[in-house]
Amino acid sequence: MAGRREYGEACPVAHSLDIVGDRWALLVVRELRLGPKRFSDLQASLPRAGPNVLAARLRELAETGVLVRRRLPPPAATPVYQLTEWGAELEPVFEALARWGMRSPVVKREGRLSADSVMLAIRSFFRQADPPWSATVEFRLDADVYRVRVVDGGLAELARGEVAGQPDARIEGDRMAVHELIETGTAPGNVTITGDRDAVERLLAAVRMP
Amino acid sequence: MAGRREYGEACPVAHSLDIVGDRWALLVVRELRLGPKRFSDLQASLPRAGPNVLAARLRELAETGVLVRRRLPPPAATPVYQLTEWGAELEPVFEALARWGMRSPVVKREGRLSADSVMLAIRSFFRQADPPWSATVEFRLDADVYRVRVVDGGLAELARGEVAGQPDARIEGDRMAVHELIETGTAPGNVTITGDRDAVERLLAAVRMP
DNA sequence: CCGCATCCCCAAAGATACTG
DNA sequence: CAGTATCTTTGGGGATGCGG
Repeated sequence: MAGRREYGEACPVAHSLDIVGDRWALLVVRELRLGPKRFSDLQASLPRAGPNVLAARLRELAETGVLVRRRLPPPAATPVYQLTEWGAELEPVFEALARWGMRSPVVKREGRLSADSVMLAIRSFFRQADPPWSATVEFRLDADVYRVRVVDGGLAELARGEVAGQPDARIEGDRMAVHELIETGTAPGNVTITGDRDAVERLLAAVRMP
Repeated sequence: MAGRREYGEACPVAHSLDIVGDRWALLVVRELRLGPKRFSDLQASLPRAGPNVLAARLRELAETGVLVRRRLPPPAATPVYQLTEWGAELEPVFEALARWGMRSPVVKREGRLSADSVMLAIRSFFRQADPPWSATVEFRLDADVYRVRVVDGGLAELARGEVAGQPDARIEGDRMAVHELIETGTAPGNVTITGDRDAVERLLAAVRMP
């Protein structure tokens, strides 16, 4: 990131790439889109990254103001990494990259997938529906729990953690199975859907991809 | 780009980065956004890239279908590199990266700038205006000539080459000076504006940046 | 000339082990 | 758990050369 390694252009695109163009940088940011994480969470999400590279990216991204390293209040004083407001504004970049990558002639479906990635597909490909509808759905991907809230046809919330109260429906399964459900719209055998199946149908219909 | 160098994820963002995430790759694509170029043109636009890296990126981007290497019809049988339709669909990615980079807390205005980059700022930051208006403006950045056509308040064309016929206005100067004009809205001494100055004013007003 | 291929060198990424 | 230390590997920067 430093000195000769920068592009040295005044172009805003080049400037962005100076900041998030390094290897693993954007994927680190992706893993923080749904909320702060600890170092080991990031390592688990990006197992091919290596702790030194991960630490380097986190330091650089903190220096450039994309994220901050915070300490949770005691007693759980473990450090977490969290996007700054500006870092969170990378959202349109992810949107654009996700849509472009999805249209790739060389469609790549192999490879692993973090739990966050599976859920983020919902954010990237959600389409406002009419007539409007509302629902709250909880996803349980093994140990990772997410809540999705649709209000008036729009995606109001997509975050880590359980639904406060009772969800309209709950979807459970392993990452890859839920991913297949979201991508194809039909549930493989190892996915369990409980509650309002209509809500789930509408949600899946809203996430149709190109 | 090959094998272990890929992220190995099924995430569409990671897949995009496998294709255009390598160093210089997106800047090469940027230099082709306004039309095909020869190898030496690209070298001149990206002087810090080095011919080997440039050749490698071009080969890889051709393999993945982002661009094609074509031969112009004789007698000018020089090979040019041109974005494919899918490659041209990276436009929203550039838009997002440009807007994000422009909001950077560490605003970077130093560094060089290709002629195409200067003009592309118009595309990235153009805002539909009401009331609608129309105009054709020609830019002459040293040897590089561009035409900009606004129709009904929308950016109808931004391309390399002269205006067919007579432009409403013409802007001449060196790259950096025209860049300053576009960024600040006021013309430095070494920029010459001829023709309909109102058209130029409206164009500059439509490119106000965040 | 223009379009690369080759060579050398260094800095960044990968892998693994280890420590506060 | 949260990183650092160390070593190896690899890709990129820079110069130069060569064929069409």
